[in-house]
Amino acid sequence: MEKCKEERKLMKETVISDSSTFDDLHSFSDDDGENCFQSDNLDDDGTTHHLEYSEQICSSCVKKRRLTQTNLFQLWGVKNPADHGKSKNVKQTNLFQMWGFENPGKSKSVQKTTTSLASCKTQRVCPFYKRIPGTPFTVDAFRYGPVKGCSAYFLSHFHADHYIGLTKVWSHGPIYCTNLTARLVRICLNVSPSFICPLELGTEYDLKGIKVTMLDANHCPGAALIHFRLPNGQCYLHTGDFRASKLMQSYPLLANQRINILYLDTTYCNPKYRFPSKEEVLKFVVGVTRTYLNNYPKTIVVVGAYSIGKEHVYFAISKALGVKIYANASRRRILQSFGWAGISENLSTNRKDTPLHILPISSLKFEMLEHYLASQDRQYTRMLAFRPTGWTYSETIGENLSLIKPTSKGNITIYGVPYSEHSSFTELQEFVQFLRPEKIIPTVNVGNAVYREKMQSYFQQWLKA
DNA sequence: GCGATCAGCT
DNA sequence: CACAGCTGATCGC
Repeated sequence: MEKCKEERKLMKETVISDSSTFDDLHSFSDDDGENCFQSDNLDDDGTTHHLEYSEQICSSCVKKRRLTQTNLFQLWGVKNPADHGKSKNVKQTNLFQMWGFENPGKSKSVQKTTTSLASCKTQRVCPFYKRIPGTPFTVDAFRYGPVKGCSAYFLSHFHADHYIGLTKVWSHGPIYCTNLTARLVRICLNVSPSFICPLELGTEYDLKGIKVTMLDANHCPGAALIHFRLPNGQCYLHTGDFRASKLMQSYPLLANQRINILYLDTTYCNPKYRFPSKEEVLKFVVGVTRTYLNNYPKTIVVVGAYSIGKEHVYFAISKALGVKIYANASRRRILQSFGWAGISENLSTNRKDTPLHILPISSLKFEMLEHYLASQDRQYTRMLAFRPTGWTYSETIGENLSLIKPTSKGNITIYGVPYSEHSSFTELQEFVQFLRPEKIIPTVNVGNAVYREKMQSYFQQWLKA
C-alpha cells in the first residue's frame, strides 16, 4: 500500500516533468508574460503527432492492478447480506430509489472481478488538439489540472465527457461558454460564478485580443461551435460536438470565409454511418407511438435520456399526443434552466398525470422497466420504450426506418432509434466541402492511428473535388 | 463523512 | 474506437 503511494508520487513528478517538456516545445511567453500556444506545432501530413494524440498515463501503474473484493453475491445474483447493515449508512442513488421504491435486489447476471487503480493515479496531459494555437485558450480541457499557457478555458457544451474535471473547486481560470451551458455549470456542478463567463450566441467578443464568437452547434441545448479570429488574421473553428446542418451555411462567419484550421467532431466519420435526419426519426417515433396506443390504449410510453440532449424525442411525442411529460425533479430543474418558452406547462410533477415518462437511458432494461411498469398502480397494461442513440444503427437499416424492429419481453417493447446529435458521414462531407478549411484536425476517434489516417484520406478526397 | 477521481462497463 | 454516461472503489481532506 505504502509502496504504491510512493510509486504514485514518483509517477506524478515524472509526468509533470514530461508535461513541462511538452510545454517548452510548444509554447512561448508573449510580452505580457502569458504563454500562448504556437501555431507552428502542426504538420501538414497529420502523422507526426501520434504521441500528442495519446494522453499520457503511467504504464507501470497500469500493470500493477491489485485485486480487491470479488463480489460473489453479485456473481451469484444474490443479495449480499452485509448490504443490509450497510444500507443505512451508504448513500444510495440507484434508479429504484430515484423512482421512489425499493431495489428488488440486484441480479446482474455476470459481475466481473473488480480491480482498483484509484491508488495509482494517472496524470493526463492536455492533448494538442484541445489547445488553440497562437492563443492562451483550450477547449474542453478541464481534466488536466492547470494547463500551462492556458489562461481561459472554453467549454463547448454540457456533456460529462467534455466537462470532466470541472468541479466546484475549480480555480485554474475563467470558463467561457454559452449562457445556457453557464447555467448548467453553476446549478449542476456548483462551480463558483466568479469563474463562469457566459457568452451570447452569435456575438463577437474580444478576449485577450482574440475575437471569439459562439455559434449554435445543433447538438444538445447550449452546445456551441467556437470561432476564433487571431490578430494575425488566422481563423480557427472548433466544432465541439455538432450536427452539421444547412442552416450553418448561412452563418456569416462561415459563409465565404476562410477557416485556417477546423477542429472537427468526427464521431461518425465513416461511410457506414448514414442515418436519417432528426425530423424523420421524430416522425417515426410519433408514428410508432400512435399505432401502439391505438392497439393498446393502456400503454405507458417511456423515453430514455441522458442528462441533456435529445429532448425533442419526448417533446414530439408530447405534442402529438397532447400529453404532458413526467420527469423527476432533477431533470425538471435542468429542463427549466433552458429557459425555453412554454416548457413549464408541458412538464408534470406527478407521474400519475401523464402516460409519457422520461427515465435515464441506463434504466431501459427489461428487468428495470418491468418493475417500473408494476409500480404504476395498474394504470397501464403495457409499456412502449424508446432508446434514442446514434449507435442504434445498422448498415442494413441505413436510412430506412421501417426496418427497425423492436425487442420485446412480455408486455414491454423497446425501440432503439437512430436519433443522432452528431453529423452523419454525409453531413460531415457537405460541411467540409462547404467550408473548405485549410487544415482539419479531428477531435474524436483519434486514439488509433489507423482511424486517423483513414479520416485524413476522407478529408483529402472531399477537398480534391 | 464528503467530494473528487479513476477503471470498467454498457 | 466512441455515445454519454453510471457504478463501485479508493483516496485526500
